[in-house]
Amino acid sequence: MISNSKVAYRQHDHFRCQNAALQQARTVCARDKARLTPIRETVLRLIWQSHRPLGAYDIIDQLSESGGKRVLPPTVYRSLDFLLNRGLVHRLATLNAYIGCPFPGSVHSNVFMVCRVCGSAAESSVEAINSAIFATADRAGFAIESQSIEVSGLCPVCQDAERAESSDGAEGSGTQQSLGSVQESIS
Amino acid sequence: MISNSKVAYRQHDHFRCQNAALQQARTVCARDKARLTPIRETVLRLIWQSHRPLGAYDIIDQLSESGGKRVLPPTVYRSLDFLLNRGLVHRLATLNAYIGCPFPGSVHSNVFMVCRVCGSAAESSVEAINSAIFATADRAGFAIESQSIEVSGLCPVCQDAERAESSDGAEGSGTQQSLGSVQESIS
DNA sequence: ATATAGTATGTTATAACATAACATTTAAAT
DNA sequence: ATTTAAATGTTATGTTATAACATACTATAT
Repeated sequence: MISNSKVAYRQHDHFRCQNAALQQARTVCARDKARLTPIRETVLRLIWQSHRPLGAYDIIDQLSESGGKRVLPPTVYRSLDFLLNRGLVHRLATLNAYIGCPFPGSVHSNVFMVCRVCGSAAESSVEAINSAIFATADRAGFAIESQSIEVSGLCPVCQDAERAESSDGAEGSGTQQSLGSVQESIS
Repeated sequence: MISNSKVAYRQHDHFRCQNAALQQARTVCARDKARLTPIRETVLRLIWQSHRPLGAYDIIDQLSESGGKRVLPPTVYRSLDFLLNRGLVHRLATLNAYIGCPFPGSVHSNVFMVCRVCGSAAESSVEAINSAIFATADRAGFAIESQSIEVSGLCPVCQDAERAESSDGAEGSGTQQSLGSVQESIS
């Protein structure tokens, strides 16, 4: 089992996460003789800077601000394709959003736990899920090439907030916010 | 384990599937005191008639042809919401497409096996996957409300076709086609 | 150093998917 | 029959993603 949920739901040193991810990306690209160009690196950094999955048009906006001139969709989608192909980011199909992969080497089924309230997305790579899915596919004669496993619900932080609200007489402020999109992996 | 893969990849009496699904929908709606209006029923039937997941705009086009006058997006999206809320259809996030649910009563994790070549989508509802995913969420303290489990790859029919092609000297014709989106459930 | 081939980026346009907001019609409940 | 709620119609627009072609950059071989 590999998971970032321990870190995902707690305050942590996010600069360390970002730097570790960038370093890992450089290693992967060097190994593949692929070029981590300035645009690609900036896109990856923006994704890692965010505490939750980032939409392509959010990336376009941020990249446009940082660079001075307007960046257009194909530029960002190309960078995303590059990063996706190397396993450096994931696309969350249920959100149409992108998130950094904390353990790009992993080959297991990656489960994303997406909080309906705060938008955080924690990732776990779990062998038991992996084998259950492959067994299911085998029985059907289906050959798996890629997977998308996303669950939606409430993260621990937002569960606490919800409990606090319902014991209060007060209405929900809607301001609770947990962290998502973390940069460290835990075995 | 419930699955439609036995039927999904074989020629079968699709009219029986469609009729069974419509009958089941009527039962569910009667139970919920919900109205299966003509539009909603037609949308459900169109989805079931298709051998693969259907996009919302495909439904709009087909509904427009069948009814004579042009149907607009909100009409179809409303019907889809209605059917989704009652578990009569699923949305496949990785395809932005909709498919009939062959076993709307099931509460397990539903895995969709989407063929990259022919577009078929077989569904399995598997307890082992369900428990592995809930155990993972528990460890993270995450409360699951809904799930999206989709794997992409090659269905048995397209695997056979691919093998046949590579043993031929011939180029692939690209004409193989399996069935998808089936209407019977198997325990 | 220079040609060239391949890769990356810029640019224009549009395709594909989805919803907000408000008007009208239809069905159900009294 | 009147009221109420649900469903549908209509206009407009928001959001996500890609096709197609032009230009610029990088590395390699000469």
